[in-house]
Amino acid sequence: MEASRPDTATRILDVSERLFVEHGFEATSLRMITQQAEVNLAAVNYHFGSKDALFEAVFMRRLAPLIASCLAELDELETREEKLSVESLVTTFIRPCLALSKDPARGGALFVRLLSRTLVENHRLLRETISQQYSVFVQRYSRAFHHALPELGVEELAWRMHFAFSVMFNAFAGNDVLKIFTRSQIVSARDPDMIVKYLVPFVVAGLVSPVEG
Amino acid sequence: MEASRPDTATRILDVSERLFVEHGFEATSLRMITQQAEVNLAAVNYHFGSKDALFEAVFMRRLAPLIASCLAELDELETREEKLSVESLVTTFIRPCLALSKDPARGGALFVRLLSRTLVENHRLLRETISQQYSVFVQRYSRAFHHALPELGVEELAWRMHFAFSVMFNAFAGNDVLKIFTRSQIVSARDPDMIVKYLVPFVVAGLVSPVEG
DNA sequence: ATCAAATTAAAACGTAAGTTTGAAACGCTT
DNA sequence: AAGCGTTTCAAACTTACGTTTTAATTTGAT
Repeated sequence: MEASRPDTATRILDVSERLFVEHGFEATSLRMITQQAEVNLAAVNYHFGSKDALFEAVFMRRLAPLIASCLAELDELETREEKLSVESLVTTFIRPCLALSKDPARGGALFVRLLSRTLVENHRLLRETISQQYSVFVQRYSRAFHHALPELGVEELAWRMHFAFSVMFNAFAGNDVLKIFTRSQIVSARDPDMIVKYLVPFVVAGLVSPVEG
Repeated sequence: MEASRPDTATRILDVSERLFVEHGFEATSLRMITQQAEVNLAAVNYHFGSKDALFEAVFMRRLAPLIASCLAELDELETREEKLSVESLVTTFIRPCLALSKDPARGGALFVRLLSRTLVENHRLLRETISQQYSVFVQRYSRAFHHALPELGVEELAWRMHFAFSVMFNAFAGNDVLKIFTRSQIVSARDPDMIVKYLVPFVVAGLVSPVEG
């Protein structure tokens, strides 16, 4: 058996990830975190230095592998196929997201939700650190989509990618705008595979739709 | 000239709207609000009762007219046309959002951003109050889209509407996922008309795409 | 002009936040 | 077993928060 409870720093990261998603950064206190992680209050500042640094640690633990997975899928696809289909390109992004969502050991869909929270909260972390480290991500996808959709101008392509990644992110994050206005949660009954079944056709259709005269 | 500075309650609402968007509910203190609004600290509790009630006032001031505009557009369209096109349906939602975004007197695009923040922050307000008052909004659009897209099953339609409103909301809110990874802000150079030019075709294409075998 | 109500103002209250401190406990090498 | 760096712990510190209180001031009708 030996469930072997993780060490202090890891327990803090796990609990923080969940609480930051549930309540947001500001509304999550170190006392909430340390209580649920069953560690001493001072442990956060000892292991991470500050609450801000803790957030960065929580965030980076998931982001780096996710980005790496997407780029690996992209590499693999580009060596395998000569001409890339839009659907296969979309899938290189969706598959790692899906794998993450289904893996409880990596927090499941928590990180995608954290990412969307962090995005709308416009954290300093995103504006400064990440945009520098992972700009290659957008560059790679921009080039790949440009090859798959050569008839689109750069502006049109940028917008369509913007919309496509927007709907994909929010689908995995479970941000259901319509659930605001209705209690029925049909859509949000969250089987990740179900999401993909409907998500991919929608996104691909938007990406490949003919340009207007 | 007579710019006639608004009364205390209105100044509090205006400043709060901006600060809640910029920093979120928790990270916005009453002292920040009252300082920038140039009113006394106690004025918030006097006029609104509490910080929570203030948030609700800020939110409702914009939401109710926006919903009403959408439903009015929908009414007008349904009396004018017999068979509704998907594009015209999408436009009944986009046009009020666009008008709001371009009207500084109503806070411009601030409210859409506030709405998206409130959504991912999963406020009690959205779960309890609004879902009851405005469930008619979803019902009306669901029925209208069902008539425009009768070949879609209820589940497929629910998902497509979910995706469609998701991308529309986030487009107006300026939630650009890709800007996380790159400093170039081409897409987010926010001319609302530009958004619509590319947004409508994308959304319509996703909605009307043929169902898979 | 007067008086009551509505509003503004300054100050304080109690609480909870992030952080720091210094000692105790632990783990490991010698 | 002794020593030492690492980790844990309880407690306190400083600061800022939302809210309340009480008095001063303004407003509007008579």
